[in-house]
Formats: sequence, C-alpha cells, structure tokens
Amino acid sequence: MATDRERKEKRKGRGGDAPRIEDVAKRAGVSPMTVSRVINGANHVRPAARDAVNEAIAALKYAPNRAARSLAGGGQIRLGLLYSNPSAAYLSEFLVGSLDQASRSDIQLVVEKCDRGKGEVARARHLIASGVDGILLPPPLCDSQALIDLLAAEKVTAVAVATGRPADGISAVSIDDFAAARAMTQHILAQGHRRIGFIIGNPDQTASAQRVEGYKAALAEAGIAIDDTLIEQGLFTYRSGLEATERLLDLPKPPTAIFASNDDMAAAAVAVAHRRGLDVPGDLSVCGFDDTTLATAIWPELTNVRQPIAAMSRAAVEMLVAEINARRQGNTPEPRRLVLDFALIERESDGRPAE
Amino acid sequence: MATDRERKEKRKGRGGDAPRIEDVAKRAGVSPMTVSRVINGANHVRPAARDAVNEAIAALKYAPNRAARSLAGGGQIRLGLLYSNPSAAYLSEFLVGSLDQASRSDIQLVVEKCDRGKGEVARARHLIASGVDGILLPPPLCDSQALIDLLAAEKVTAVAVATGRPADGISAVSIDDFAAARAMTQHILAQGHRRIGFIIGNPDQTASAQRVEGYKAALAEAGIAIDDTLIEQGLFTYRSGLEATERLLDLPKPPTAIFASNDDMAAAAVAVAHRRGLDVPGDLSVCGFDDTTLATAIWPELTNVRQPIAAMSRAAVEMLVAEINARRQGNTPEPRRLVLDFALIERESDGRPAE
DNA sequence: CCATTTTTCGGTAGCGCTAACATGACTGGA
DNA sequence: TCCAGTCATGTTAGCGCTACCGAAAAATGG
Repeated sequence: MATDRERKEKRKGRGGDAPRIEDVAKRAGVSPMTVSRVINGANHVRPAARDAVNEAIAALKYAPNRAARSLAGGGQIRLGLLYSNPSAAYLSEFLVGSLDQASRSDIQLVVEKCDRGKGEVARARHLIASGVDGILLPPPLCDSQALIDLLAAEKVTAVAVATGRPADGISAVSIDDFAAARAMTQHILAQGHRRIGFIIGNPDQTASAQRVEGYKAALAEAGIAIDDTLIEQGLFTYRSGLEATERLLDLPKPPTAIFASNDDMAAAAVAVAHRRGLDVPGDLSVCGFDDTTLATAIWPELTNVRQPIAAMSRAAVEMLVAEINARRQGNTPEPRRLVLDFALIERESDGRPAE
Repeated sequence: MATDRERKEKRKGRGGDAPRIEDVAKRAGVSPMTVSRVINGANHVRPAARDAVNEAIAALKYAPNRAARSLAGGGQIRLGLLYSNPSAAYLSEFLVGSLDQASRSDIQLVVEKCDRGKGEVARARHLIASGVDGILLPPPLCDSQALIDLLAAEKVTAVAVATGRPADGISAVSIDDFAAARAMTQHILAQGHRRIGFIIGNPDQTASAQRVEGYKAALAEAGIAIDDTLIEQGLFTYRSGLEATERLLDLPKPPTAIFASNDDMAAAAVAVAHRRGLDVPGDLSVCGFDDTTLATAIWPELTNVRQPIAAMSRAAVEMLVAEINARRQGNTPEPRRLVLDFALIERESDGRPAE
C-alpha cells in the first residue's frame, strides 16, 4: 500500500504536486464525496460544510483533474468543427475562440474541412460516424439545409454560428445582422452621404439578406428612395468585391460611399478606388463588416461593424456542451438562440462626401 | 459485480457502445496489456500478436479513450501556443495544422496571444505558470531572444517554427528560406527580367535576411550586379508593402518585376501598380512568398513560394511531444532541426517583361 | 414518544487505461 | 544438463474522480 508521500514522489512532470480532492476533504474535515458535491454545485450539502470545503479549496488552490472527471463522469465530450471556406481571417478568429473554450471545458475538438456544396454531407457523416457528440457549424455551413436535415435525421446536436435565419430545431449564436447593417448605414448617412452603394454577400448565406435589409431599412427611415442600381451582388470574396465596385463606379452617377457586406469585399472596393485614382475616404468612403484582421491589414484601415467572432464560437461551444449534457440526462433541450452585441468601429476609410 | 451487458447498458449517450481495450484484447486473443503495448508502439510484441491486435482494432473501430489514457499515463501533455501578430492567413493555417496534430497525439493546446516586443515574456511566463509542458513558437516570436532566454532559464521545451536562424538549444522546423528565395529569383530571371525589385520582410525575423540573401545569390549567379536602390525594407505588413512599392516605382528606372518577402506585401505591390494604371503582369510582374490564402484571394492570383505552414506546425507539435516524453523519461534530447520542402507555385501575377 | 419521511453524508465500486512488477518461455554458454 | 539472460506476455494496482446506494442525522407527523 502506497503512502501519501510515496505517491507524491511517483507523480511525474510539472504540477505533480497538485492537490487532490482527498487533500481538500481532509482539510475541510469531510469526505471526498462531499467535496465533489460542492464542486458540482449539488444541493443537499449544509452551508457549514459547503463553506468549509470552499475555504479548503481556496487555501489549497485545488482544481479538479479534468481527465479524471470525464473518465468517472460518464463520458468525455467530443465536438466536431466542420468548416468549408470562409475567409482565412474569419476562420482564424473562430478557431481561437472555440479552441479556447474547448480546453476550458475539457472537451475534444475534431476539425474537419470540406468544400461547400460538394461532399459536405459526406464529411458530416464521417464526423458523426467517428463518434462526435455534437457539431459546430460556422458560416457558410450554418445555412446548408442538406446538412441541417442530416443532423436532424441523425439526431446529432449542433449549433449554427452567425446564420441570418436559424433553421428550426437547431441552436444558434449570432449577432443581429439587420440591426448592424442598419446602424452602419445610419452612420454613413449621418456623414452626409446620400448615394450609398451596397455590395451584398454570398446569397448562400442567410446573413447576407439580413444585411441588405438593414441597409434598405436605414435608407427608408431617412426618406431616401432605394436605388437598385446602387445595390450589387457579391460573393464575400475579394474578387467579387472588385467586380461589384467596378460596376458601381462605372455608374453615370456613382455612389459617394460603398458599404460592403464583409471586409474582403470592402478591401477590394478600396483597391478599385485607388486604381481609378480616387482617394479613400476623400473621394469615396468605404465601410466593411466583420472586423477581421484584414480590416487593419490594409490602408486606410477600414471603418466597419465588429462581429465578435471569437466570443461567438466560444459561446457556441458552451451551448453545445450544455445541450449534450442535458441530452445525456434524458432531457430534450429546446434549441436556444443567443444574440451577441455588435459594435461600430470607426477608422479611416470613411468621411464626409466630397464637395 | 457488473456483467458486461450491465455495463454496456449503463453507458450514456452517443458512443456509449464504443469498444474498450478489453474488447480488442478478447477478439485478438491476448491480454489488454498487449493491446496497450501495440497501440503505444512498444517493442517486445511478436509480429503475430501485433497483427492480430491491429486487425481487431480495425474490425472494432477501436479508439483509445483519451481521458483514461491521460489519467493512467501519468500526465497529459499540454502545449502552449504563443502567437503575436502574424498575418491572419498565416495564423489560420498554422492553427489548423497544430490543432489537427494535437488531437491526433491526444494533447491539449492552450492558445495565448500577445503583442510583439511588449509583454511577450510576461505572457510566456503566465503560460508556463499555468503548467504547460512545452511551447510552440510561430513567427515572429520564434526569433525573440528574450523569449528564448526565458524558456532556457525555465527549462521549458519549445519548438521554433519558420525561423531563419534557429537559436542554440531550441528545436526548429523550417524551410530553406535562402534556397526558396533564390529559386523564385531564378524563375523571374528566366522570364527575362533584369531589374527585379525586392521588398525585405520585417528585420525582427531572421527568415527575412535569408530571403534577401537568396535573392542576391541568384542575381550574382546570373552575373547581374546588385542594385541597392531596388531593395526596399518592408515589415511584412500590407501597409509597408504599399510604401516600399511606391518608392520602387518612383525610381528613375523602375523594376519590371517585384519580389516581395510575403504575400501581404505582394498584394500591396499589386494594389500600387493598379493605382498607377500598370497592368499586372503586363507592365509589372509581382511575386510573393508563403502561399497563404491571401495569394488566391486577390486578383491576379499571386505566383509565389509555397511554405507548407500546416505541415510545419504539425511537425512542430510532433517534435515537441517527442521531446517532452523523452524528458519525462529522464533523457535530455538534443535540439532537432527539421527542414521541409518548399514549392514554386506559378499563377497569374508574373510574366515576361514589357517591350 | 415512536414511526416515517426527508435531508445529509460516507463507503464502495468502478470509469478505461497503463506502470511496474511477475511469470513463463525461450536462448545460449559453461 | 543447468542456470543466467533475454524476450513476450499476463497480473496487479492504481490514476482522481463521481454514480450509486445505504446509513446516519434531522425534520415531520400523529
């Protein structure tokens, strides 16, 4: 039988002297079980005992061993993150957020890439077969009906992130794209612009529609008629932004400001303006959306709407874990909707219209 | 005493029917220990037994339970990934690679962001204090002497990725930046260019120096004198690329091609060229370096040197794990150097010089 | 005051895996 | 032939925690 000291010595590596639940129990004068109950927020513990345990935890700086917890607790959670091809900047922020939360909650993240439209269902099936307990769906996959149908059929929990119109039966984390686009448009209007061009995002993504509607709503509220020639279709890609801006600036009466549905297209708008010898924001104001790192990578830095991508993916992981745990306890949790705040970030790419 | 069936029924949630090591052992006709040995690549297992086990693993689609593994195995490995501000495109690829390998090797990744120069040591300290077993250093942090000194003092294992000149005592994964820049310069020369502008990367990063040297070597080999006015200092940022290109194109005899030390600056060069009404590649060839997603996000798509970022970060994680395990067994592994292959990717941004 | 319920707590038995030792089957040299 | 020295495998004993059950203590009722 190993004594405590022997055991301590046997522990390897950094943190080998970490206190265990037993140490806490001893110090608080209760059994390990009671400590466990306190940690897990269970009832049926007298306040006196609870306080003693909490004090011991604080004194020893005890933190439960995650591996042991999930082993004993009846199952580790593995989450699948299925992504296709959002902009690199977007993905990177998304990954940072979900990774962070995953490590906090001691769950595993399995990352799988697929091409949009083609093979996404097969990839998802593969992920499910490999035994993940839930799936994280960043855009544009969050709007794939085929995928959502599959998940519903397989009864796999999932959370859609940044979708404009969440499908039934699936939880979602998003911002209010409509309100955000409306706020940005109001901001541009407030600077005196009256002809504001708009570049729509990829029609595949429901958030795109929300954003145009927000733009239109702001114009309508300001008593400005919607001019369809000022609204161009884009695809969220730089290249599509290039083409849309060319058309906008070729107009007999070109806009004095362009509001693009994401930063990639806004960056493209700046490029085209420069190519034509137009100063930004002197001759043309350009605003973006998302506030990815691209917004500050170019010059002038983009005024845009900040979407808290990392916070959203973090929240999505949290929700997924909560739902999976609820399911394991036999409940059937209702899909939840979480809407985070956006922010207007004013930088250098916008200003008053010329003359 | 619980029978097997009872246990199966007790398991909760998806994957509750996951096979255990015991199932594999039974099917292969050996003991669980032998299976464990096979999984962990130990010797002292007869080929016959090994084959039987492998077959059973495949048949049952067995995957070891990570929580149990790290609980029993005397300590899970936690790696810190400390990054500052490389381009988003770079980071995203880096993350995908390291994440993937981390999940394969059953280790946890803790991601921490810091600003270059300021607070990087404090952040690293924080990471170490939180108990990580090793640290992953992507550029530009891989070249921070302060950081490397700290790691040496704290005796924390680390791997530097994509450094041009690895510090002593630290393992590194990189490509041959010198050879890559030389090859690209040769490629540009082969198209007939004789005045080739070069934009140096951030002097903070040792890879920058390697790349200029490669450029110079290729010119020297082709018998072309180095013209210092054609070499501009940049910082790897888009904005610095903008300024460097302006200066290059303002030259009395401007270059017919520009080779930038990364894609961000190459993208900026394209932007300036367009702003001046120059066609790319008709009037000016532009080549980049890294082959991040930015290279294909803009138009024309960039011809550049492909750096296998994901593979590099994957390899770095692998090396780190190997070193940590070696250390835990009391060995003091020598720092290793791993050099991966680069590739020349020809796209649309380069061609023969005009006239 | 005792019988019954409710609350609070502890003991026991693992979760699935691996370190460490034990065992048995060989090998080869004296 | 026998014993030491391999190698291949099995056995035992946990890793740190929590589910489950049952016992003790407290609350309730008649």
